[in-house]
Amino acid sequence: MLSIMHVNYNTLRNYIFDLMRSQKSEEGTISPVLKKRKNGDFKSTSYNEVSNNNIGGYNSNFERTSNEDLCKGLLKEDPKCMVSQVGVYTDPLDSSMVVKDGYQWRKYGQKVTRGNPYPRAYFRCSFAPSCAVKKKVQRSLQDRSILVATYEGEHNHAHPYEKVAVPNISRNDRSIPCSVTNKGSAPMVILDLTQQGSFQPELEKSFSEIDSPEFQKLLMEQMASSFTINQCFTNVLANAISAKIFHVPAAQN
DNA sequence: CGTGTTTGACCAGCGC
DNA sequence: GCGCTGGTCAAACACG
Repeated sequence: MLSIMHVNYNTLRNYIFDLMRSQKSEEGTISPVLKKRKNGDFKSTSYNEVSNNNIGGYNSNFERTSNEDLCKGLLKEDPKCMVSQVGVYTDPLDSSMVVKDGYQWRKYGQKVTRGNPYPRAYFRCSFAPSCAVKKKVQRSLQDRSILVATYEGEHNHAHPYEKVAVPNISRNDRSIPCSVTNKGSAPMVILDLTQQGSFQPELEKSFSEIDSPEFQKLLMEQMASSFTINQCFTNVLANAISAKIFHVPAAQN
């Protein structure tokens, strides 16, 4: 399960970076994605395709903002300083403000902000001052099980776990276990770290065996069993199938 | 002793 | 100018 989560994390990270690069390349113009949204065609956007993949039966409590709000949010982004938001499901009882993204962070402050009873923690990349990336972490007001991490800037060094050998997964793979919401100033990706455990560096060694057929087989069995064990997932799947059936013309039944 | 965290103080920006 | 707020600093502290 840790392997799956790690693979998904890397895939998702690359996906987000690609997304942000493509938005930057638009040079201030509204991207085709947003143009589509302007036309109200939410279902055809790549954001929505990802957002349909809710995590382990979880559904985000965030409401999708209007198209106009989304455009404002994206346009507010500082072109010189890439800002991204990531929501991570954690144990609501866990008071630690740790979002395990693989990088090493040094906490330099904590504040209680207006409108949110949960404190906001400020982190700097441990490679500072050579790496000026900052991170703000605050528990979501809407769903206290979500930690919202706001990243400012881009790391100018390699990811600490980038050397880990993982299978290649197409970036168009729609099985990314995440959801994307548009609440706030920028689209936010929500990952679930509660059900699959969290990434532990000490387990890094085991990833080197991930390409072996034995491991792949075990992985498939684990995935299959986790799907059948997860009652919420089977319920959602059943609902989706039945909904599909009801929309199919009678001739095909 | 080195490193990381905590937390009150301080500063800058903003609205009135 | 004043007060509020978010962000940062830095001394004190904890921990291995």
